[in-house]
Amino acid sequence: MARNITPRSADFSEWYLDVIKVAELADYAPVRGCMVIRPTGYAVWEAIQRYFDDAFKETGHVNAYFPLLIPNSFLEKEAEHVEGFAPECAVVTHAGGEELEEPLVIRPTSETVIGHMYSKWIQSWRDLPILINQWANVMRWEKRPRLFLRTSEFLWQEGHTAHSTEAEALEETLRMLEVYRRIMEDCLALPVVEGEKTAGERFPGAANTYTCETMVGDKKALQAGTSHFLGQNFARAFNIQFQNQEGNLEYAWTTSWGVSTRLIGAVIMTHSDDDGLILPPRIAPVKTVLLPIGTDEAALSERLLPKAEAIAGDLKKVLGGTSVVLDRQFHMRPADRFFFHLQRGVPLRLELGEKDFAKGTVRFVRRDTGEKGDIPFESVPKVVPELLDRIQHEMHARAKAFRLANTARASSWDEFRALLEERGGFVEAYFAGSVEDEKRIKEETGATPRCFPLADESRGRCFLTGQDNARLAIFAKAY
RNA sequence: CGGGGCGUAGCGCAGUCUGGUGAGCGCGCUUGGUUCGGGACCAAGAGGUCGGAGGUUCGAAUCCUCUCGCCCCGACCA
Repeated sequence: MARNITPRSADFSEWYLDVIKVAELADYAPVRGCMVIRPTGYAVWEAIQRYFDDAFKETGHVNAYFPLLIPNSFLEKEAEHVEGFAPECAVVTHAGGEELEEPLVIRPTSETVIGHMYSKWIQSWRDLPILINQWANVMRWEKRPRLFLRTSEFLWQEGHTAHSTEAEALEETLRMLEVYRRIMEDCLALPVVEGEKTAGERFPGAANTYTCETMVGDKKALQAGTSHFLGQNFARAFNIQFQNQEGNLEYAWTTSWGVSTRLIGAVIMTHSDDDGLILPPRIAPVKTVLLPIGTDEAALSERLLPKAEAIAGDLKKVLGGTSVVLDRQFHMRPADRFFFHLQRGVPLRLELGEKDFAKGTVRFVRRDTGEKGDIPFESVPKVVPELLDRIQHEMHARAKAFRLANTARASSWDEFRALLEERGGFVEAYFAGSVEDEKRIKEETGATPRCFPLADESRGRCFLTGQDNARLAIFAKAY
């Protein structure tokens, strides 16, 4: 058992921060709410980025970069947008030793600048669609920062597209939501619920917001990514018009969608344990570590190390060069070396001691379950990738089982309230309430509607208003 | 931003109420030795302007004022 980590059951928040510290994922920066993403954390982000970036390109998107600073007036062009974001904007008022004529906002999101540029680039229906993504940092001065989940500055990806028809824009919104779901499930092992946000939870300025909601280890909900159908709201605000095939001027239909470094927080909170970080193999910078173990220096240098090098070499061919590490920390005792990699979340550990060498096997130990076994030398390049796949799938399956076990159905207010108080987790209920109802529910239970799951199209009587033909919603306390 | 807690070595803490002779303890770190397949042991060391600024006092980690930061609970949110 780890002695430098608060047990998860004792204090989930402390545990979460301890895991980040011990695994060296991030550290606090000198500026409030800001974090330094350390090399290990950044490597995880790069792995995540790669999957998303490839998928964006496969779906026809291209990357570009828009500026960090946005004229204050841009934000004000969309009424709901400014209302939603103005309170959390950092604003530059001075530059070059002088006060600026117009304050510049550090982007909290880029719909406005991009809208401005799109209005210049789009004239004809032939210019559409525009499918651009950018990888960037944004800044939102949140009241209560928390490493990875909510920092003042964070890294993300924001896709911004413009289309000539409503149907096409809607299709794009849902296509990217599905891309998100697929990568979150397949690569981050995060089982998510795709759903539509309620009016009260919508992105400021959006016509409709879709989300991938996940449940983390303390049964709270976390919005892992969102995809917004912006209708013509931003097109009107920024005058994004095009001439259609009939020669008439029309406003474009736009979308935006994003995932952020919050995903790293979601992975930590979903999969890790009291010993530290557990990473799904597909996003683990180091997928497997090979440890020659021995005290006899001759045995080490003549047999164990050369064999370990050979095995590591074979594995690198299968898994990729940087994801296999040969541990040479011989100044440390074996147990310390085990913990070193354990706490950093390396999915699979391979040990090669004299006993193993004599048998012609390596000993494997799974990070997620602690399961051990022996692999004959010659099968290592075949078995290790299989094991990593199994770990990947079982991590996902466990997280999904956890969510299902902590999801319940409520048909009345009393039941709803009791479930949230006594069990926590997700509570499903038919809901047809207003934004005011959402607020009241939050005040009385702490829970918010997370989404209307797309997969469930059933209708029923609203648990709150009694209205018929209400959609099924998921409620939970959320990060 | 409101309520509560807390800042003393890299980490965790004692000391603060009741100011007073060396600023201590555990873990970690360095060096040497014995150990070595799930967090060893012995010995010798290094490491602090007690979060910061100002004040009271002969004297401040300790008392007062201001300030910064962290954690928890709310409101705001990717």
